[in-house]
Amino acid sequence: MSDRRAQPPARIADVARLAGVSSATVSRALANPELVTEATRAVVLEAVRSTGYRPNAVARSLRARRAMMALVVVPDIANPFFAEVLRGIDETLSAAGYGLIIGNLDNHREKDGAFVEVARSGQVDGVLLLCGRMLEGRGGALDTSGLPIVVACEAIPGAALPQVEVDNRAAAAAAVRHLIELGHRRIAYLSGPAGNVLDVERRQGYREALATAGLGYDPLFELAGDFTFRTGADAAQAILSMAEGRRPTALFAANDEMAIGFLKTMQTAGLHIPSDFSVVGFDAIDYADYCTPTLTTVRQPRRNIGRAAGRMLVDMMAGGAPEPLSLTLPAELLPRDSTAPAPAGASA
Amino acid sequence: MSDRRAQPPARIADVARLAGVSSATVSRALANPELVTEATRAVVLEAVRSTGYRPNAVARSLRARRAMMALVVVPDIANPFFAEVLRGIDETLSAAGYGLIIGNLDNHREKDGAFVEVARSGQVDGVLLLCGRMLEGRGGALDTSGLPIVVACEAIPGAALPQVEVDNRAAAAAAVRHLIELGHRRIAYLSGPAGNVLDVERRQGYREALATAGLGYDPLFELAGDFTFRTGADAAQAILSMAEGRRPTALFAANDEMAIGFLKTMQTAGLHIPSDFSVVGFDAIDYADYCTPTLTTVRQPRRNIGRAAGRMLVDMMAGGAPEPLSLTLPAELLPRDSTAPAPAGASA
DNA sequence: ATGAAAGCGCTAACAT
DNA sequence: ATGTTAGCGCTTTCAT
Repeated sequence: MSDRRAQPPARIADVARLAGVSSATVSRALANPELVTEATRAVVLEAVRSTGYRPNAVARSLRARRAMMALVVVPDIANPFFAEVLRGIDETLSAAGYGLIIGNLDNHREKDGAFVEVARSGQVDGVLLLCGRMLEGRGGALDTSGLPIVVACEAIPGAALPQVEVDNRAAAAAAVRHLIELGHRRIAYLSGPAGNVLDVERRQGYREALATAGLGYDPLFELAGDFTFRTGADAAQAILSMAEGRRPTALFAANDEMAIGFLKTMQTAGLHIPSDFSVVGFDAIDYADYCTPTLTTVRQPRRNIGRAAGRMLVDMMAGGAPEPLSLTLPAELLPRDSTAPAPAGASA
Repeated sequence: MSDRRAQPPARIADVARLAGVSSATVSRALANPELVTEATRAVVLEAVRSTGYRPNAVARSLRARRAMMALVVVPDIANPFFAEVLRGIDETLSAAGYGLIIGNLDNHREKDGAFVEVARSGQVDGVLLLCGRMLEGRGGALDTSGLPIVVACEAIPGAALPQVEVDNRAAAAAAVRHLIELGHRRIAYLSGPAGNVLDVERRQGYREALATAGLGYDPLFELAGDFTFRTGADAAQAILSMAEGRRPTALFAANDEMAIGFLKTMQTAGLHIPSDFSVVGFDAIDYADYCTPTLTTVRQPRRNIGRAAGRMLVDMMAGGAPEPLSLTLPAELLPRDSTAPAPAGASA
């Protein structure tokens, strides 16, 4: 319990006066200890302690023309998927001495402007975009020249920027192949929101796997979702309303949340998962391992995505090229209890 | 697609020169339009547009001695509970022109230091603490004089700071009373991590409700958890290992995640929820409404907690007293399908 | 209504 | 090894 009343914080000049040195020496003693003698360093540190001096980060940034801060833009902070990616980013960035500003779009495009502003106003030295698109401010899109920018998790098609992601198409194809190998012939796809890059890629993987297996592609089997639990439930209703002999026997959902909504609704309708119907999700959210049955899904190396993207941004903020220039990491199919051989009656 | 090559960003002097006015006039035209003539204002704005000038926020902060930024410290950003609180905070703060730095403790005390540093270095004008304790940096705890600080979600006992929270004790008591009214007499409590303020309060509510109903308090019925799914599962094993006649017939868990882990494990062991055993959680996370059966739980007005805390901080950052000085909001019991009358055989 | 000038707190040349 | 000096880019008196 300090008894000091709100006295104005000490500035570098106060420390200098107390230590009997110049403010430049204080600055050096703190930032480049090897440039001052052991003795003066000790005097300065003592003066720092007794004044409670903390360097003013704003003044430092202005002078040094570096904020030692990065901005990370996430589409929705409530999505726990990003928490783990953020950990990886934070690990790398704080090791390099950078702080982190997390910008939450909250799935609203209108918030773009605020973050473009932060990016352009000199408050950060670099930007990580996890939102699958360029930020559009009032004064146009975020300028990609000048400020280091790295894209991760969701690619931005056409952007000439370093990107870190998984091969969503290949992973989706592997998920669908898993169902095909279990004997399923009528496999549905539950999509993400229209235009979303993850949906585009996962849908491609789905179609590709069907084509490779020589299975016909039925547009009725591509159901529209938006990554939420509710649209998963809706999709189940849609499938239940199909004539029994023409129904799919398995579903690949573009994310876990929809897969779980789907699964619950099918169970409520009296179907048994996986013996009557198989379900595969995408993302391996924690909950996919808690539900009954546990959900077969695809796991991305989230922490490593974050680490790699962070490292690349640090490289760029240091003035170099990112190492590597771009990166695609593998995703892993996690076979669990929501998938099983197709029911016997299901004809090809 | 801009063709301008990385030319240095325009500064206020560039705009002034182009507009044929002084930099002071540019500053005024932008920040206090009523101080300049319509005509000069138009000239200035045109010059701003053609140069692409964006004010440097760092220089502005240094000069104005206000960063127009607040720091929000959350214990764990992966916990979706905080996402909704953050929305409320963001709403209020951005309406007042403040930006937000989200500091994620990631449940690690070692990260305190970094945020104390941010708070003390002039980068922010105020701090919101959602982590239930004071931050402890290398130079001691975060100084509560000088910098506006508001506590929300998790109270900090003994801190003379404005706080916004729900009455956890009352809500926990209501949850347990609900079980008592359903005829349960042997009710277990599954705790949070030792020392956690939420656990302390919810445990008190549990004991209080038992005492009020004249039910004996059995220390064996207070199980140790840590808010994770796994300890929920462990608690189920512990209860299953008790002699059948002495087992509790219901459990109140200090959060939903544990309640769900508990519930799943009980089901796996062949018990039917709620006819064999009733479960109540706390927090009303999304998933509590997706699981089978849906979980009876307690909902906090998360968004409003955030809004209120944000408003109080804005008041303080504007130099005034927070309005109100402190606030306790009501939490609401959500009876769903995981609670039912006690099994017939259960004696008092 | 506008301009000139000072200075926010710090660091990096340059000098010694 | 240390001090002196000149800004970083902006806002805000104080003049006019």
